[in-house]
Amino acid sequence: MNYSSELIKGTLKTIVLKLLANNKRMYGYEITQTVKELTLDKIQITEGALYPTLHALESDGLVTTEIEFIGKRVRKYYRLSPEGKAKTKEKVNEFADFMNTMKFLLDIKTA
Amino acid sequence: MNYSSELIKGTLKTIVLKLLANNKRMYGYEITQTVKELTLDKIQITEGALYPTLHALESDGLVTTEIEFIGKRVRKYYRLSPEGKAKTKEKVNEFADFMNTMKFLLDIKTA
DNA sequence: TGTATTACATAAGAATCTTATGTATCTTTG
DNA sequence: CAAAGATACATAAGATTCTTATGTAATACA
Repeated sequence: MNYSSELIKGTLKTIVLKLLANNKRMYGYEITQTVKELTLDKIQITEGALYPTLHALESDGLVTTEIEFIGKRVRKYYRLSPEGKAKTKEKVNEFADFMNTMKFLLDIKTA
Repeated sequence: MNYSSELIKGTLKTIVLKLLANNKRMYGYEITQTVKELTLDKIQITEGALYPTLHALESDGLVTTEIEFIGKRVRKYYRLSPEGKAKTKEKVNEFADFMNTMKFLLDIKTA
């Protein structure tokens, strides 16, 4: 079972920021694989969604990038900037608050 | 504080279905006001989002409608169909599961 | 050697929302 | 009593964010 895609909408940026906060630096493909593993395939980030998001984070100054070559293959690492770290806390807190509101609205019992 | 709109994306249909499950029948404007009150203004459903959603629920056979006149003013009530009731459970369960996954991913402590 | 995986990227189209606009009735208040 | 605000419906243009498709290229494996 993986979630109907509409649910993930709006959470991608938050997920990426949080992963970067936990891992110092990560590259795009690594992010897709990590999310897939951590969520037991329930959340699968597509490349068409991820790369534009990463580019947006960069142009917003929330991440910095480092390009490295593995053999002849390019790899682009992303790392949180200080503003990115602040933004991550903000986003995670906002999502936590949102979850409490939704839990109440939908009358969901905590597992 | 109200949530950045991207968060609410994808949850509107679930919220509406659950409200209808709790209230037998409701009309559009009532739904916007109820959500506003229940969430202390944190979630404000706009009419431009709600009405198309309600029409979609109707054309999907998840709700039935009843039109009533309050004086000369029209009011359109929405009520869950049997399929709508089933769909509501499905959607709420999916969201609950999604919240658990996100709580884990974002390392959020339950309040 | 060809298929799968790793790794980047962009673009067209779909879905879902915001903002703006429109119509009309009813209620409250200066 | 007139104007403003609230109630109640609806649609449309535009924005955002995703999916799906496509492209390039190197590496690994069978």
